[in-house]
This record gives sequence, C-alpha cells and structure tokens, in this order.
Amino acid sequence: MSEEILIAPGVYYYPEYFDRLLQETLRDEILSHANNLGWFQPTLPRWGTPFSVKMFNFGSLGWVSDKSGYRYQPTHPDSGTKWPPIPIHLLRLWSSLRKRFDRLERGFDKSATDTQDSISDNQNDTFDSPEACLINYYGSNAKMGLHQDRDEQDLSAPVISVSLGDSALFRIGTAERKGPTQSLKLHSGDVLMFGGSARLAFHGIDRIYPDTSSLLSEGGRINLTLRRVTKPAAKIF
DNA sequence: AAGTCACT
DNA sequence: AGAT
Repeated sequence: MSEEILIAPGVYYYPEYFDRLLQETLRDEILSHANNLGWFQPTLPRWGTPFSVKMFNFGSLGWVSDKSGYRYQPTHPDSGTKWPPIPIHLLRLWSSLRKRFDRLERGFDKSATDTQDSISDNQNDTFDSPEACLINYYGSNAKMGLHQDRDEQDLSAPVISVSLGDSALFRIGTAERKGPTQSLKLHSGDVLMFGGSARLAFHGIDRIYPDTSSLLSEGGRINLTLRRVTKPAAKIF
C-alpha cells in the first residue's frame, strides 16, 4: 500500500497511489469512452445554470443533474445509452481501500488481518462493488463549490476519489456548511477517501493549476469518484 | 446552489 | 495565494 495520511477523522490521503503507467491506462480508457459517447454538461436544479465541469459516468448507475434535480440513472442523459463498465483498476482500488476503511473505522489493527488484505476479486466482493464512478473534467478555469455527496441511499460506504492530470486545490470541511475547512493540493495519481463521520463532509475544488501535468494532452484535470449508491444486499453464507 | 461573486 |  502507498503512504496513508490522515487528514481529518474519516479522511485519508494516498499520494501517488497510481504510477504513471496506470494513470495512462486509466486516461486512455476514460477518454475513449467519454469522447465516443460524449461528455454531458450538468446544470443546476431549478435554475438550469451550467456547471463549469463536464461529466461522464462508468458503472450501473451514473450521477446526473438537470432542472429536474440530482439523481442516479443507468443511462447517459443525452443519448440514453447505458454507461460503460467501471475499469478493472478502479474496481481493484475500491476493493482494496474499502476493506482498509472498514478496518480503520472498526479500530482493528492492520497487522491482525493483513494476510487477508488481498486485492484479488472473489464472489463475495460483488455485494459491495462500486455502482457509480462519476468522472468530472475540469478545464483550467473550472471549479466546484463546496457541497455534500448525499444523493446515495447507502452512506455507510466511503467515497473514493482519483486525480488525473493538472494539480488542483481541494478543500474539505465538516458535515456542517459553516464548519472549518482544510485545503489540500491534489496531484495526478493521488487518491483520497472519505467516509464514516466524514461521509457527508462538505468539499469542493477551488482552483486548477494549469500546465502542471503532461498526462492530458489538452490540459485540465479529470477526477474519478467511486461510490456505493443503493443499499447492499445482505451477505448470505 | 455541486453557481458565481465578494471580502479578508 | 490562500482561507472563508
């Protein structure tokens, strides 16, 4: 496992989790699908004001927003096409860090169960695989105001996010809008995970630092967020 | 208000 | 630039 840094209760930072080769693999898979089916531009409920970021999704359910509201749906809002499957490297990331999070939350010592800490898949993982992978593309002037991820029925699983491309200034606070915040500079390949007491923490992107990465030829930043949406089915032995 | 702008 |  790469370095693990506790930012706040329930907020974990893994700098340089993905090496350059894996970043390139993820980039290629994301861009081929998103450019093929098309990015969509989310708009604010009621007002219809467009976001500055472009979006796309992988997985059985994708997050979308328009005048009707925020919601998860299995199809692209423009074409009605089903979202492509979540890339294998992201499923592995989820499997690994989701287990890690449970142990950290339950207060277990890592060494006690380390031999079980495999990133390999097995049938028991299906019940807890990520259903949604939202992809946000930030141009050099794009921002994302402070908000909560609260459109999921199941808030017990953490949110896991991956940064690709240009660096960004990320800010995260508490579950209260007026709570104190901390800023963190995220770089290409970094992973951030927040859940438990931080699952409803307000967070956002204050700015993108242009030309700080060569990963994306057109510049900008791609952020991937893996989430559980529906209540997981009961595990039966 | 997952926006945009303002102020310290 | 960075924090709010």
